[in-house]
Amino acid sequence: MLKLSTKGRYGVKAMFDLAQHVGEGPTSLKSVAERQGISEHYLEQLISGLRKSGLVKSVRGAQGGYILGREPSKIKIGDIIRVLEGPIAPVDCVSEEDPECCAKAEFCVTRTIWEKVRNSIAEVLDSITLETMLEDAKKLEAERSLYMYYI
Amino acid sequence: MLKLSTKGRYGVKAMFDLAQHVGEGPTSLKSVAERQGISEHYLEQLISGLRKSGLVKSVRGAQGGYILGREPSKIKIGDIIRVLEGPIAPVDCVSEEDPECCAKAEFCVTRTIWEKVRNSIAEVLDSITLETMLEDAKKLEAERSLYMYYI
DNA sequence: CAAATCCCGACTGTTTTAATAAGATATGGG
DNA sequence: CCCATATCTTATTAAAACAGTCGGGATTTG
Repeated sequence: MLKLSTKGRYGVKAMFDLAQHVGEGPTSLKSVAERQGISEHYLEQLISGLRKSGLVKSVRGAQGGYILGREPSKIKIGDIIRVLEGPIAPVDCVSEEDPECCAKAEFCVTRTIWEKVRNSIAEVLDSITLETMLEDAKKLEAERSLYMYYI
Repeated sequence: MLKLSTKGRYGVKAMFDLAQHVGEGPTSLKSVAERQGISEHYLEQLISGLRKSGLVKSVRGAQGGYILGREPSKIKIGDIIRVLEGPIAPVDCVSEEDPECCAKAEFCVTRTIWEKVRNSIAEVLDSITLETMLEDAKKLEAERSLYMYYI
């Protein structure tokens, strides 16, 4: 029902966590899982897909972990979601890739609605990058300080 | 994964079907199910919710069926989806109604993303009415005729 | 070598989905 | 008044998806 599964949610959280530690060498999944309150084993499964798609790189062995595959400004939330949840499509007949077309697709009025929904979701998710999120986090942090000051 | 279930899809199809027969007296579920290629029994369950929410009215007995609860221009696709799929919310913490807030909601960067997604979905679904769909169907029909003409 | 860490596949319990089935209730027409 | 046609309601179910858990293997640092 237009719900994101934990895959997408956890994945974005984890990627954001990695973005917050960019330039500090590899970050272990254990620490990500602890900070974000996610099962480490489950996170392993999710990150596997992210690695295969190149969104993160892994460093094996002790002191190993994960680093972002490219700069935060080059990683869109849409990239993450597509890897973890599959192509964006409220219904299969308007999938971004391989749309399983029904016979009446050309003249289906219902279909045009789902296309609009898909486009609007993709537009939002592709307009936000990990860099954007880092900036937003800074702003929220500033507001929070201000708020605390008045208490 | 941001998928609509058949409830939403079938529901919109069924409501659109009723809209196409507005003013013709009650339309039986059987005929709707046949035209739209949906299991009649399953459709019964879906329409039950639509009736309870006033989007359709029922007429029992022979020659009975369903009619729209108000004019097509007053029924938004968002209304239908909310009844059949629940409040629009890619994740629970940004539900349109009773958002189950997590403790960190105020300062959660991830959350703001899901809010934007929710708003963009709601905006699309609330901008389209059954009336809009009827107009679109007319246009598609016209195009189709034109296309057929050239063959 | 030992500890930390990534990597991989199999298994499990719960929930959701998408129906199906069976019967109760209502009503217009003959 | 009866019956075919409908709406209503509840229960059951098969299959899939979801959200992990578990056990073990491979790789690297100290």
